[in-house]
Amino acid sequence: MKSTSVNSVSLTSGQEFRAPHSTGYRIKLLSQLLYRKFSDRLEPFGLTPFHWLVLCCLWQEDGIPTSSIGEKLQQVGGTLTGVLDRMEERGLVRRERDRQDRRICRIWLTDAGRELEQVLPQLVADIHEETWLGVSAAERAQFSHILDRAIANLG
Amino acid sequence: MKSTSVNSVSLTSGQEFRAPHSTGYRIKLLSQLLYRKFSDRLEPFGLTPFHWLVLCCLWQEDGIPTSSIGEKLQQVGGTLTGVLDRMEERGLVRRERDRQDRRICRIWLTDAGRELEQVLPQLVADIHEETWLGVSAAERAQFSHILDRAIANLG
DNA sequence: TCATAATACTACGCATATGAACTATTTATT
DNA sequence: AATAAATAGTTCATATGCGTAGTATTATGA
Repeated sequence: MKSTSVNSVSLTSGQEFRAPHSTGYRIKLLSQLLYRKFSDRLEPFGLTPFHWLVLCCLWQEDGIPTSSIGEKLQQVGGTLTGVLDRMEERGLVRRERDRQDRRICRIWLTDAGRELEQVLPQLVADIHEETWLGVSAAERAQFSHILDRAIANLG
Repeated sequence: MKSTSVNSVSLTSGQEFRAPHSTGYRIKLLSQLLYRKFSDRLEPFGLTPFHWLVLCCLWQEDGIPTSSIGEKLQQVGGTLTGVLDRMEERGLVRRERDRQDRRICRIWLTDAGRELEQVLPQLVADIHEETWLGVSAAERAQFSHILDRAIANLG
């Protein structure tokens, strides 16, 4: 019979936490596969996956500060600067300093950015369908619930 | 009652696929939170999350080619070169050309890389525990199963 | 044998991501 | 008002990640 010694190695060397079969690694892997799929589908529009994320925020409410986008997406500040730079160059958004508080940069959709709402949601719905093929609504709800729990545990 | 028109916009503009509340985005988010947690815990050792992944592969089987690591982790080729460069500088691994087929670079653990197996698994087990706190074994199994299905759908 | 294809890896440019340091601006404190 | 603290963004160095192109080596096929 296997020893129940206090030797920590014998207790923690189990393969279940180790890449590439650990749950943690497979979450990273699915995230990466989704990133590749999004990249493929968005590339013809000259867009990146992150552009989709920012556009979602702005379609919901236009003219919000950079920091609000960062909070919604739980992204670290520095990451957004570069993304918004490229989105501005791409003609999707416009930066404007707030009149009352000049520290704040408000992000506004351009016409081009607004018009993408007629196209991208369908494209993303297709990816969603492909991803969850063969997974019942009940299973998706269960998955979503556990996902939230893990995010809450780490956030 | 809501229209069942063939207008694709009315069918796909639902907020359920949109960041930051979509399942897809929350998977990315959990992946990112795990990355941050791993970074924090590994930083004192001068290691990155990717180092852990490569070490897992080499602890299982030492001296495997770069391409085998890429296959195990399902990573694109180019990504590994830089990671292995830094792991070599950090003194964790050693590169050696295969004698029979000089195209192949075999990756070998150094003593330092081997010794980390006495430390890191416990650290990772702690993160695992923290992540899945309050999630039953049955729920974890359910989650893992659906995760595999999604990976299979996209891979 | 000799050209061609396939394979393994590397090099490069670009786009996330992170944390730390920095600037500008506003608010709070005395 | 003068100083200090807080806030919003940007900049920087570093580390993934991706796709494309390039190099070296080996395998294939006429």
